[in-house]
Amino acid sequence: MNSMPNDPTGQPPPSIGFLLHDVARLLRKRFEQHGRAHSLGLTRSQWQVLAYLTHNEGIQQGGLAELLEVEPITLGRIVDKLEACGLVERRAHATDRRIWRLFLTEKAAPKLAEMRGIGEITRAEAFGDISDAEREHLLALLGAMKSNLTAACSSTPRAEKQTSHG
Amino acid sequence: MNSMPNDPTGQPPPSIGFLLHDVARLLRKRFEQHGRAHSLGLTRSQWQVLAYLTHNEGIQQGGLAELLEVEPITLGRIVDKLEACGLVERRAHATDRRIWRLFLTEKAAPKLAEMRGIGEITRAEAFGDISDAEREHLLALLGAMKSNLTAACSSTPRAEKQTSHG
DNA sequence: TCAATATTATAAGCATGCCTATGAACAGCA
DNA sequence: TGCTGTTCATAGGCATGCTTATAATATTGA
Repeated sequence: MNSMPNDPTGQPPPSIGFLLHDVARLLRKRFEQHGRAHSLGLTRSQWQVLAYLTHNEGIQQGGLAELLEVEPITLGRIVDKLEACGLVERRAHATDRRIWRLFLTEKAAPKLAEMRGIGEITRAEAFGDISDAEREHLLALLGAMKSNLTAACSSTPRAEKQTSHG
Repeated sequence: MNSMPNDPTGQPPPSIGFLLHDVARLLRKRFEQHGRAHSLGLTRSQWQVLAYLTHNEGIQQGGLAELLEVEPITLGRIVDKLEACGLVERRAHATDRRIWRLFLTEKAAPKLAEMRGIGEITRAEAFGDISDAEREHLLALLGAMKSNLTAACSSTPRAEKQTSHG
């Protein structure tokens, strides 16, 4: 159990955390390789923001950050760039001057279409010959993990040490 | 198919890429929350480098970067910090003066033990009541995807546009 | 009305990760 | 020996993501 047949390096099997992280990073890397080849000029995260905005136009930044489950400042800086590219527009709220409401511009639609295409290519590369049923299974498992983690992240971490057996 | 029962926001189902990325990010965030609670002072990536080093002491930076599948400069900067913390030592190669060989110091062992404990706690939170069989299945699927992506990333991306149906 | 508190967005600082470029050292060949 | 190309590590610059702190605005309460 300490050496993996698909791992010629003699490494022990990676934990799920390392493996997930690696797969996510490689997916992003590959998506952005395709993006450069298409002269897309947008990153995976910028795409995600645009994609969520298509279904939530007029949302305020804090609300979108909550949907995306990132910190507001993280989203704010992505919106800065998308606004500079002319793909997103910040409009003042009618009565609350703290709030910026977010809207897609006309230029966003073709970019979104192109990104969807690149996303499909990248997913196809990542899945290879993994069956549809397994893809669905994977989605379900990841969805459950995301729920678990979202709940965990908003609870206080256990401070007592207990490294003996977990 | 356009609204998910587990998603009260009315979002369409997220693609595997977004979902994977979210789960990885939340895992990292939760791991580092635990790390802070334990005054660990190390990040997930620093842990990964230490963990790989336990099985590969004396490896050179480029080789370790290849194992980790990150760019050499990315690893180099992490090693800078680990060396500053006194957890890793760079030693000159016997004959090739370009090369730094990497070794763990004595201080690394207790840190590694602590990180393994935190990793177990974090994994337990992420998995929740997902069964052992499903965890194994997930590992296998992710392993296959990682192989696919590693191969894809080193091949030239398709430059022709084809966003009509993928 | 005015002070104290909330909320919203942003700033500062750090870590990881990439791509591209550079500098040092090695290897091969004339 | 000296030239050329390759390899190894690192620098610069950028994007995401976090935590913590701050500024502007709203809201609540005395």
